[in-house]
Amino acid sequence: MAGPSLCAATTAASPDLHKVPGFGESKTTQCSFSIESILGLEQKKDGIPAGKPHRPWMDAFLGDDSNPHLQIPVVCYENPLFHGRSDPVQEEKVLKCEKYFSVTERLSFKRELSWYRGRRPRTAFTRNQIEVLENVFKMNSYPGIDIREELARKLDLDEDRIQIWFQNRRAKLKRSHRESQFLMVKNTFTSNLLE
Amino acid sequence: MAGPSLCAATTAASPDLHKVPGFGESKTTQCSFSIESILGLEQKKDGIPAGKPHRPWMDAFLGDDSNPHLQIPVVCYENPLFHGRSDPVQEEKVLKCEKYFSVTERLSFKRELSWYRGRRPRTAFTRNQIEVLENVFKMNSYPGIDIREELARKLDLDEDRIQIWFQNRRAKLKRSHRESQFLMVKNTFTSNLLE
DNA sequence: TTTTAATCTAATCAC
DNA sequence: GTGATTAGATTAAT
Repeated sequence: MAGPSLCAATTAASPDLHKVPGFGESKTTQCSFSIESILGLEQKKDGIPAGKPHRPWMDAFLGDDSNPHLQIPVVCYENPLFHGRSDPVQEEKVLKCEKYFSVTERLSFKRELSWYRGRRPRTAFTRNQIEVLENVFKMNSYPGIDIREELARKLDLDEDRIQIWFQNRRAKLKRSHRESQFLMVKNTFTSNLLE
Repeated sequence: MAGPSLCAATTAASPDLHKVPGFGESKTTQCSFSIESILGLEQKKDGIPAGKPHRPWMDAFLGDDSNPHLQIPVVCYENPLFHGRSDPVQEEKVLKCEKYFSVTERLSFKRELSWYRGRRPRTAFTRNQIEVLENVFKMNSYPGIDIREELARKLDLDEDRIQIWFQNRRAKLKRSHRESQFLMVKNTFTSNLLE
């Protein structure tokens, strides 16, 4: 069969969503995604216990505004006022999805959220990688794309990991500066008291 | 010769910095970087005219505080108060580097800055890639690492391009919501005036 | 000129 | 403690 292909597995969790509208409809490239994959429902290959599917998308249904990571709107319609080109059929299906889960289910999902949030596994840099990164940081704490790419190549890391490392390293430096300034002020204050 | 290796090219721009202290000194991995590479002085292979070397790191010497991208401190020492482990020899070399350039040179570099700022070349997504990303976004605007990796694989993009795309897409959605809300308020206001 | 990819900070999460 | 993610502001390529 030529033309659009679509993997749609029927599960108890998504009986109404057998299709992702508009998916794989391009003329140039064949692209298929399962609903489970898009919503993060796919079972992990290993390391994840049965009965604990990956459901970070459930964030949308929890209604906890105190935590920025819990007020995530999974489904964001194009606003008809400004972007009035959204398909009503798509919206209807999505709304059905949104309403499908009971309050009890939402609460149980909320408990599961802390269990896994769909993050990239934490990268464990080697001592050598850290050493090189620190030395480069001393010379240039804002490396451009070419330096980052070179580092990535030589340290066998993704360029994005390098980028994030420098962002966090700059934050750390700024924090230590703030802390030392605070200590300086505090020490001056204490010294003045003892005079 | 076994042990630490270091590429240090002698150029007119860096006569005092023939070594990056601490570089390539790891026991486990051989890693060498040239000063030019670290500071972004290396000539691009192609596509960049002669006399226009890639110098995003010159940002540090320009002293324009109005632009956050022009107040970049290339050299950030460890604060001795809290992180008093920095090598004074290293610091001295780095200071020499920082002072090496004349005001005239700084000004000419400032002109070159607008020409190139060391960014990743702008990714031009294909229509098909955008279509798929938009459709996934409708279902889940916060895809976890596995969905992003799957998208990256199927769309032949880096995972971090996907990540950035979703970040920008969420910002766009939020912006459009703000704009439509503003329009709504404005229309209500106008209607009330006409009553 | 407009749109949006890329970069940054700051705060926070989570291992 | 630090790698990862987010919002938000801004820059800059198209």
